[in-house]
Amino acid sequence: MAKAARKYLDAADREQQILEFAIDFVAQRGLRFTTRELADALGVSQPLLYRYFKNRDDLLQKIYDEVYLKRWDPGWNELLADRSISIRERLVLYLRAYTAAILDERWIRIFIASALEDPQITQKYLGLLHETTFPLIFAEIAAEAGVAVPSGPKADELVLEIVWGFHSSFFYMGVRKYVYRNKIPDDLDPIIRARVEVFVTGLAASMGNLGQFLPEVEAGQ
Amino acid sequence: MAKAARKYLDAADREQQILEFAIDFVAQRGLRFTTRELADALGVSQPLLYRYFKNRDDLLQKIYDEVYLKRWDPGWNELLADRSISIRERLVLYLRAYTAAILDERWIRIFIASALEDPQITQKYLGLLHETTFPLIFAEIAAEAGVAVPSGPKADELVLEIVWGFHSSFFYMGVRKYVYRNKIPDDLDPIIRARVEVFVTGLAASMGNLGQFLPEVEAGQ
DNA sequence: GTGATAATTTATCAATTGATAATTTCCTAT
DNA sequence: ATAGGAAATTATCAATTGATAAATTATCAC
Repeated sequence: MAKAARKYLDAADREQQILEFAIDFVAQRGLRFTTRELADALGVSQPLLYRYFKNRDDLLQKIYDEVYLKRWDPGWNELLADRSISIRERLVLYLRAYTAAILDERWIRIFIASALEDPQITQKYLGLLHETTFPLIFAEIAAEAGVAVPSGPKADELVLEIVWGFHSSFFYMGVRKYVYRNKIPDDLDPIIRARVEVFVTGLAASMGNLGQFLPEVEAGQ
Repeated sequence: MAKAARKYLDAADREQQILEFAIDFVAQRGLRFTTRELADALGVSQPLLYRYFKNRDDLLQKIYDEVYLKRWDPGWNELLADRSISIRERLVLYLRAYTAAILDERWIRIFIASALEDPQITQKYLGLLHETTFPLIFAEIAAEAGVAVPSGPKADELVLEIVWGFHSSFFYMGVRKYVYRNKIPDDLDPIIRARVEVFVTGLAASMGNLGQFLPEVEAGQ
């Protein structure tokens, strides 16, 4: 209560307040905002921003750091690798956690807007998925199906693309909701379950035949 | 040749030239461009833009019209409905045409950027997919598998979500390539074939079981 | 309470920006 | 070749914008 009534906040509190507010603000407005608009909306003077942030770009950088950090739970990969549970169950559990983390207006809109502006910002996050999580998902489905993972560079590529297609469909729900402003179902559980079912069933059944889609030279590997 | 040497273009030609150039320019730069930057890049004076476009927003509107119109081929839905071909083949043919049309830097980046700015701009295009193409894809897979399409509002929703997940994975390749600037395979054909195989196989095999993911009240329908 | 200090605002600048008006340059019909 | 009109540029404006400096106000230790 004491703090809420204060007009002059501690520097640390004010900085945090501005940052939090700016995240929401930028999520809604995009990168096309002026420092005055931001300050007005927050109810402080425009030069005050420059006490806490070197300049406009510095504020944006801090926004990205705040939004992207702390969103990735390293435990997810362990969960996906835990063979005491069926792969369908693991995927459902993982995707529940994943969608809960990223299906957030600020996360989705700032992710897309910043990637449009400068793809490097989102590179690190995407690398995590691409290098670790995707191969893991594919390998675990293959293991449970008792099928060998196709090997070779073109096969690796194809495998990654298949998982990309599956995995991105969940991020894309966020795009539909917070970028396109489409209505999406409130309860994601049936969708997660159904998509996992279709994907795992389809992949397990057709994994042995994927070789036919590869170029001749590698098809036999 | 004659026209290329002219300094003063016919009004219609100049307007078209500015518009084409602006599409590339905006695709790369996003909506945060100034009329001077655009004019300088094109090599004309900044006020010239105002001879052909009422104002900055008018130019943007014309860009959207030019980019979105003429991209949707009504023949695609007919193709998807043509039962003289297997549904796998139809999907492959459709997705080849679809990806060829939309996996274009200008289309993808302007689509995303404009949706972030104002979702209404992309609404009409998305409605076409959602209302017509998606139900059609699901129905045709069900027909070939000899399974009844689940019915009821929640089932309809689930069906749409399943197809959304599949279909959007192709648009999303464009996002990866032109927004995230990730490398994606040059040859999409194996990916299209593999994803179609996984999806159709998985959906045909599990369609009868989708009811289990619906809420109790409707599960029996 | 009072003064020192930190937090905030007001005042202000130079550069940028969308837009308009005045002027100049090019093209074409005759 | 030239006059008239269309096309384009130069000049300019008022508003906006990121950023800084000076002045003011709140808070806290004593």
